[in-house]
Amino acid sequence: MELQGNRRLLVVDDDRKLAGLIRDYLSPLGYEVELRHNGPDGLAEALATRYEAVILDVMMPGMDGFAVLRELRKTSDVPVLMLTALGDEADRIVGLEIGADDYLPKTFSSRELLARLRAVTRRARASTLTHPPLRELSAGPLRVCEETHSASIGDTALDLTTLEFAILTSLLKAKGRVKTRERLIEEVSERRFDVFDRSIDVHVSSLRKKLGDDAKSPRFIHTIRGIGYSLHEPEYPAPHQP
Amino acid sequence: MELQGNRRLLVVDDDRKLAGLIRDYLSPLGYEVELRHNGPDGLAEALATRYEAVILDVMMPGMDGFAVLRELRKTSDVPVLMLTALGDEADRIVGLEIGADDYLPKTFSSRELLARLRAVTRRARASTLTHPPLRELSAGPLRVCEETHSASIGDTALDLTTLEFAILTSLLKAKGRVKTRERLIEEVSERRFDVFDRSIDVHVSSLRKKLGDDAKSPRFIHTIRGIGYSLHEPEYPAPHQP
DNA sequence: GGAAAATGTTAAGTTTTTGTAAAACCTGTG
DNA sequence: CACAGGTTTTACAAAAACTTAACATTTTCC
Repeated sequence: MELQGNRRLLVVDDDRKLAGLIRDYLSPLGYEVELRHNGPDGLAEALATRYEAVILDVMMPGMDGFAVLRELRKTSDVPVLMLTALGDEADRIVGLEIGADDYLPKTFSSRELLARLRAVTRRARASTLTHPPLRELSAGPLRVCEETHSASIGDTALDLTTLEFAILTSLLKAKGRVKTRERLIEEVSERRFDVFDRSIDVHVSSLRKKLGDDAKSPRFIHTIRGIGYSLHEPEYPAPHQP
Repeated sequence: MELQGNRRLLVVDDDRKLAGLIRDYLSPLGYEVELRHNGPDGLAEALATRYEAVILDVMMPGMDGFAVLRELRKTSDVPVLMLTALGDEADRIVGLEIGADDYLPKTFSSRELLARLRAVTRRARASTLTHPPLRELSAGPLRVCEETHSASIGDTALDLTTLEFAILTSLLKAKGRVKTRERLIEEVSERRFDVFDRSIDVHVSSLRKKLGDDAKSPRFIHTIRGIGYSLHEPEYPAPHQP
């Protein structure tokens, strides 16, 4: 039950008739199809806009499909379907090698076009969307993920309040650098800092408690007297980068 | 348009077929792919050359991927993609904990490989921008970093108080030049100097003690009688005024 | 050499800063 | 409107750091 808002496709083919035909097939199915009729234009368009897939003719005068694909693959992961002459095994191999996702004989049927298109986009989604590399911050056994708003030590999850989480994240992002109380409080809440403001201390205190961060074992959060706090991996007593 | 000259990758995998496959995927896309087929060779190569990223198999006879990674992370920040058996969550957690940047199931598609590779190198680039290398002051074996508020001699950390740290930093910034007691105290604290103020002497004394700075060996901190103090690298004898 | 001046060192005594528990205060919610 | 979770204030305890004072040591200069 994919609710497909606007599925944008790009067709790059110097054969305007064929390109038009593809558009005619797909438009009624809810695709928004853009056409380009030479390599450079197609490449520029593919780089400029986020498409769900690109259908790319191999044989074009000037910059051919392989050249376009090679350029495109330097920065883009968009699924690419290559249009090749029927049964040209060699083309197919080359195409797959430089990053095509599938190929389509020029004599395709509407059904085949649709099937391959779907296969290609499904695979793309399966690989990158189901496990997008999670952006995790970590220091030793401590891990924090901003996207999921979760934090854990080893494999036990931490139940943090908004501010505790924000403080932890802020310290973690600074990785070893000292954050002044002032910067911390202003980064983490709306309030302005004044010298007698102790609220940061209170949050740090309860954060430490939840981290099991006591003076005995090597700590995560260090107090820099007169300045603020910093966070290190507990292993390293002397934080120095070469 | 990013023109990234030679994108050098290292693949460490005892499975020569898989390693070869990765190279075959990536070479046509402009990557220069180096292969190693066991842990120690891979580690040596990763340390010897600057790669854009390392793809590292977890399961290898002898030195496994985790061991390699642990060693590697002692001195290198190169992005590392771990190859794990499909969906092995445990491996993934361990890997991320010891400093892997992402993981890749062994059943990856070329697209997924490429996508994760890109994500990893992009992040690495971004993080060098947000975490510029720490700047430090030094004199011989003595190093001080204001950003982390840490100081060390050789590789033993020094535990300094706020004022000791400030004095040390101030002297270090004026490396070789004399600082009067007056300037020192006023730079380092809020108090106004008066002639009978001995507090600087006390701080310098305890600072010296922590530096292991005694009259026997060449000292860091030199007393300039009637004027103040200066700091030199211990190798150099104190200069005399002409 | 020896007294005066300057600096080194140590150990209180004081002040500042931080840790933390608990009360007060908000702010949505059932 | 009471409640619950979260945040800030308050208040006091504890720790750490700073200054002072007192005495020791070194340097200077006659």
